[in-house]
Amino acid sequence: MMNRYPNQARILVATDCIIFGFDGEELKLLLIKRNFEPEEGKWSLMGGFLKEEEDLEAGAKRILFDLTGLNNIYVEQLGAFGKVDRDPVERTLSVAFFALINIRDHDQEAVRMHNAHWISLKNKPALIFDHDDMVVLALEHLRYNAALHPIGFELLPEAFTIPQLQKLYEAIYDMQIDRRNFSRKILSTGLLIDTGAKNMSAPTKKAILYCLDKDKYQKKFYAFWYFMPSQGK
Amino acid sequence: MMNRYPNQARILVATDCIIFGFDGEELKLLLIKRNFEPEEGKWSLMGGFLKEEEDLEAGAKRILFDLTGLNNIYVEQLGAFGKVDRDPVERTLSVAFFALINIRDHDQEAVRMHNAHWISLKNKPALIFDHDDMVVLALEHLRYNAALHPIGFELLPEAFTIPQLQKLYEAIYDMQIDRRNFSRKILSTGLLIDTGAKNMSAPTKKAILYCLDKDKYQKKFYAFWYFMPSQGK
DNA sequence: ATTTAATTGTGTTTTAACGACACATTTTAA
DNA sequence: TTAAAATGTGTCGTTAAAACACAATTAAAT
Repeated sequence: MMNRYPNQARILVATDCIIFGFDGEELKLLLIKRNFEPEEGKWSLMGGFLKEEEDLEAGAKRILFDLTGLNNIYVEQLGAFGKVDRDPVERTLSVAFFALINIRDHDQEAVRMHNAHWISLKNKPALIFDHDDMVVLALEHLRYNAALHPIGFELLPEAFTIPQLQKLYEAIYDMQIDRRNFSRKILSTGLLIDTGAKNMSAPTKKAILYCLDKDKYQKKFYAFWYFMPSQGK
Repeated sequence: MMNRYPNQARILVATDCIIFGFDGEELKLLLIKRNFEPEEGKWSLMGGFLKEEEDLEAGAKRILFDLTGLNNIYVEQLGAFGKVDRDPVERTLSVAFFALINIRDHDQEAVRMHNAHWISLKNKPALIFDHDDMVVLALEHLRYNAALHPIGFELLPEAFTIPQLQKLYEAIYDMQIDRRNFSRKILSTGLLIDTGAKNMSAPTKKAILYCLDKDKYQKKFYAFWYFMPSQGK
């Protein structure tokens, strides 16, 4: 290549993905039990090196597709982790990406091939390198954003009930929310469309299935929401 | 170095800094009129390459110190910009950092040496590479965060009046805020300490000078604020 | 000395949202 | 038929927000 910048350091760049899922009760993480070096036998996030001619976000999506078989995942960049010694083998700058998927959607075979497992956040093992820091940051990001934007829907199936949505928010914030106030607040946004169907798999009264109004969703994405109880200033 | 990862691409890593300042009336950016290659003569953000043995954040602070002579600047990482062709000379991944400084604090000589200038956001020229995207993201970040956290204070002197703070918020959000409601809202947070002094440089009624209660500031940093009018859902 | 204009500090009122709680409805299983 | 569990809708008191009025301070103009 011509015209290079002389005398500057060139370093490895990787991406690591913090993948959240929701099974109806608990918030889960997709983690890898490493059967390869370095740090074989330990738990880590799914990651990989960025290729020579690959855009950063494309790299993250390649890694996500590789693991889950999914193409249209909700992905956001979390940020770069750049401590000199974060990888003991060789200096590697890692850009962390945050992904939300409906836990029933992914390719179970691909997940098995990578020796990956869905682990409840509450049982999360220690991870290699600075991956624990990445998870902490990702959870903060999820809580912060889910309070203001409707990103939580990414973790649910296409059609969902209000009680399901409430359970998701209760899992994200690890708190109890009043059923009736939550319902009123959510419906007042006008972002939910009544599909007419009901959740027939429930043992008692069947809740109404809603889907998200994608148009309004787009328009309101940058409008502030206030889902969470104020918790007192 | 031992145990390297074989056959992986190593690329240049840079940091670019989006530096905001406030002169009492307008929100400004510290930009460089480049008198060096590449893109000599054009405008850009202040940036530089990350060194071999330098942590990412340390690199950003080195560059900020180099330009402003300041050590204790408010800095946050914005994120990585990693398009393959974002730098036409050679592939460079850049991590953007967001900085807020009191516009009267910096070392004017150092700024002159780098051929840097404070430019009002409304008169911002086109910048090189993807620096315009970085500025757009930084402004979003500022607006998003200033609505919830007291980061705006970083742009003001130690002691400031409520009308000055209001002008800052009006500049950040490019909107009018009701003077009386703003004052009540700010004071009700309990984060402002009356210094006893007044702003004697004002032509008419001298406003009370406040300073920030650093202890409460730290404790409340993660509590949500609602400074901005709701703008209607 | 008095008035005027500009700016700042404090108070009031109306409206809307929130949180806490009551009650009725739906569905399966006892 | 009744009981138990979950869902849908409504009410009420409290709090916070937005809109607006008025008084106080200061320097310059008269």
